Amino acid sequence: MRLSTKGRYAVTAMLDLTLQGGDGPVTLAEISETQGISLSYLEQLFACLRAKQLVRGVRGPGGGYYLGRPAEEISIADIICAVDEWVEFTRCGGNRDCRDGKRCLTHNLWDDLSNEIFNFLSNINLAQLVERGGLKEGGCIREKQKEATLPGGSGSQAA
Amino acid sequence: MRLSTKGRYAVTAMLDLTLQGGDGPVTLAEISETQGISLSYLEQLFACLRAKQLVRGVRGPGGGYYLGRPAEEISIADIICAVDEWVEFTRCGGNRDCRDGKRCLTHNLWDDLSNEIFNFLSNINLAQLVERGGLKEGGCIREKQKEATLPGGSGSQAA
DNA sequence: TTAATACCAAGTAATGCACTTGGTAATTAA
DNA sequence: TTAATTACCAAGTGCATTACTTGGTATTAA
Repeated sequence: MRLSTKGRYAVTAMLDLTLQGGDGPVTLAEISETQGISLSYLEQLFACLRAKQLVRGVRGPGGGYYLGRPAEEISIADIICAVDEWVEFTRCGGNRDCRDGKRCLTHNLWDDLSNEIFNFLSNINLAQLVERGGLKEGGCIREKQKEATLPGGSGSQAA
Repeated sequence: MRLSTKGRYAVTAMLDLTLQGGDGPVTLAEISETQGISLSYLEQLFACLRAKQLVRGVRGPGGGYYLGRPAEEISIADIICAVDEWVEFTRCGGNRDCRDGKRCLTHNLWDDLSNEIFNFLSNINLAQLVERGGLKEGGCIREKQKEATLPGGSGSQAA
């Protein structure tokens, strides 16, 4: 299982979609503005999500995206797997003869860790995620904040 | 906590060092050949490991590397943190006002997952890793396999 | 003195991420 | 019918990181 910022963007966008999706479809333009993710990048992410039927797109004015199925039935692992695709932690691509016929030294370790992470993320769905932080009353959602504070974005956010 | 191939290289190399380190120091050249990792890249990784005192280098002919402390006292998390350095899973670099004064939507999720992974990797040390797979009798170790099968390496291991 | 090793710094090719640009297709509202 | 709005699509760009290369210097055993 791979964990990158890409997967995190996708989860954030899906969470936004869950929160706003009560009345009608949500446009990518809205998600882009609220979450500070570029529109075209969202399009790419949603192309992956759509391929896995995690979202459903509606074209034309008044269109946008719906969740592909109830929020209770979409796990975080589903989302991450859709955009990041499953990448083994092992170097050998999953086959057993990675190092000259022998399993590579740390194969089992990464296997176990991968399962650990997958289980953790499989047991959390979008509905639970909404519950957990009391996000709904948070002003975080759909406040049309201006992007003035995100010039180029990124920047150095190490520490 | 960041999980990249870099960290996996480091763990693999440290595991090799643990297995071979019984009698005298182990040279990077040996690890390079056995594990199929370039010598100079190993040097860079070991510079990080040395800085965190996870290994101890001995110069000159007959030199090489020792573990910096007993294998029981070196966790996988120690190794990965040494080379990958700790990177928050959250987008905001750890501060609480990531999105206009509010914590970003999925902050808690990544926080929890990060802890989950860290705990998992903290509870496994090199000695346990050696035990677990019966690696010692495996022919995997120090067989002087030729690198003919690893031309450019990498390749596409998605799927 | 030589060879083997660690140690060091700079540069390079490949990759993936986040984004940009410039479209086409479908649908609604005028 | 037309225009606007949205999803949908493909190619390319800048950047950071990865994994590696090159070309050294420092230390020490033989």
